[in-house]
Amino acid sequence: MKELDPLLHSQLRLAVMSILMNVDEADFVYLKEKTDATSGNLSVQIDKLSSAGYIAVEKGFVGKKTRTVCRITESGRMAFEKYVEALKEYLNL
Amino acid sequence: MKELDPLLHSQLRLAVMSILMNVDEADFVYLKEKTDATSGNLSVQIDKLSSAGYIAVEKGFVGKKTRTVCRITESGRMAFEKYVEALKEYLNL
DNA sequence: CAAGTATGGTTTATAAAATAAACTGATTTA
DNA sequence: TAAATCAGTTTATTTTATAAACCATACTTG
Repeated sequence: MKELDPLLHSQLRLAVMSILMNVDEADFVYLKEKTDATSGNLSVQIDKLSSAGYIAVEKGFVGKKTRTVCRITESGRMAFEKYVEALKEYLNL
Repeated sequence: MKELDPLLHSQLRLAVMSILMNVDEADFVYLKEKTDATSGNLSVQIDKLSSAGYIAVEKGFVGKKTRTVCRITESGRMAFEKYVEALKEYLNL
């Protein structure tokens, strides 16, 4: 049986990746709202995805407020596709 | 975003359930071989699925050897289907 | 037949994750 | 200007998963 990439096999990280697969870019606040996660949890999981090179994180400003924007990377996109393929085997899709 | 049943969202438990969805019954040795898990890990995860009522476990003998047979329950089957539906949302299937 | 090996597990300990709680620093707002 | 809010981060706690050690019975072989 295929391995399920443990970095993606986590509810919150998968949700974040799923959103980023469809949206070009998304900021922290949007991701938090969509996933209904706590800030702390989201912050940690974004870090992990970023460290793995699955997403690119840009910290900037909008006016005077900080804004953390995330985008999926090519490597992240590939990992996601691969994960989906592996999962299909488990779900019989 | 839908919740992913944490009992199913675990690589090994999902693998076990996936097998049991297609096979009427399977014993410990078969599950271990198919999933390539260690005995300890498999034993623990089978217990959890059993405690949750997702599978029924029967411990018996074949000749003089012990044999642990697992079957999926109706409730387990439903939980699995529900999990698949929720996941589809994440994977855009 | 005693000693070692295999089988079919369970129990306990350790490592890794997820989550929650507490905190920071800047910014509004009353 | 004190209090509340926003956008996060850091640290601590809890939960999970995994691995290691163990147990009982059966079988094998010198």
